[in-house]
Amino acid sequence: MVMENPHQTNVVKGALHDRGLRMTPQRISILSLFHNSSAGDHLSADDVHQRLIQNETPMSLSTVYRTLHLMSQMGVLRELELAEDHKHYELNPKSDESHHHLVCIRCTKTIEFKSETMQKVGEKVAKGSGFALLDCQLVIHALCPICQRSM
Amino acid sequence: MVMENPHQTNVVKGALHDRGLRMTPQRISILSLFHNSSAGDHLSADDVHQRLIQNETPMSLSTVYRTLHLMSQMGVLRELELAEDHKHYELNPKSDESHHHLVCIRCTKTIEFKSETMQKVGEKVAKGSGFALLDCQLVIHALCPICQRSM
DNA sequence: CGGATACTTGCGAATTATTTGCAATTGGTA
DNA sequence: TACCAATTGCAAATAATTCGCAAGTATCCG
Repeated sequence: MVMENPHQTNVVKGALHDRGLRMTPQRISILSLFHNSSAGDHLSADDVHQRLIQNETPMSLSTVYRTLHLMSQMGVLRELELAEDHKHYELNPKSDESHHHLVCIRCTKTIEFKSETMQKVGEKVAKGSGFALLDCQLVIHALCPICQRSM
Repeated sequence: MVMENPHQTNVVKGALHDRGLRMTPQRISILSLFHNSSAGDHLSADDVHQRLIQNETPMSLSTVYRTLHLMSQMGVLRELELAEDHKHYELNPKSDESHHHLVCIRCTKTIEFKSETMQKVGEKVAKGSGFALLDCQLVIHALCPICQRSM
């Protein structure tokens, strides 16, 4: 079932307006999609495109790319670089729900884990250099037990 | 000046042999290049290729890509996903020298910082799932002071 | 409410980084 | 020293992503 989460949509709309940008049906659809996807889903641009088609809200792949990029720049989405050769996106979690990734570089199996200290380190480091924090992620590259055996 | 760092080269050679692979002049050149580059250099495949040409040890770009990939899989190099649209590589630091990156997503300005706890978290998490740790990096995406102003 | 003015979209073509197939070469071992 | 599998170089192929531009549309303004 598709919900639209009007609150979050309005927050984003305000942020768009602050930059002279607009809220559009396409942007709403993409935001809804992320709000309605399950935690732990790491969607590629193509995944998003496919799901939109299934949702009966198709749009061009270019628009998907443009929107994902914009939402990442605004801190609404989080861009993940896992083991595969393309980017993945998820909602940028609030600091107290932030999680991180342990990735097998061989089979790309990915495990999420939480670490409260991480976000604090990120905030402190960013602030220390006058940067405005958008996202903070610990990525651990490793070999999973199965891939260790098959070497 | 180019040094060859025979010790590290031999360590890698042994690791290659364990996998039935070989040490070649090309692989030696790339390793030397990294040993002789300054800390904080984050080299792209193309950067490496260009420097090899200047070093009078040119090789094909494919070989550069293949070698960077192999060395990353072996834990000799570390693959960085910073703000640009291509990967960067550096020597994989020993755990006590490990560092992390604060990146401006707009102008790609990058600041390195150390955090001893990070590596420990990585080791603990990996071990907890039976994974063999290769690399552990905290990436902080943010806006630098200058880019914050120009929005 | 209607028109003007950016901002957006869709499309297809272009670009960029990276990978791959294959023939020729070569490191390391017997 | 000869052999064989690993490696290289080259050029062509892929995959992901971006871009140019004409058409569409959200918002502002009167």
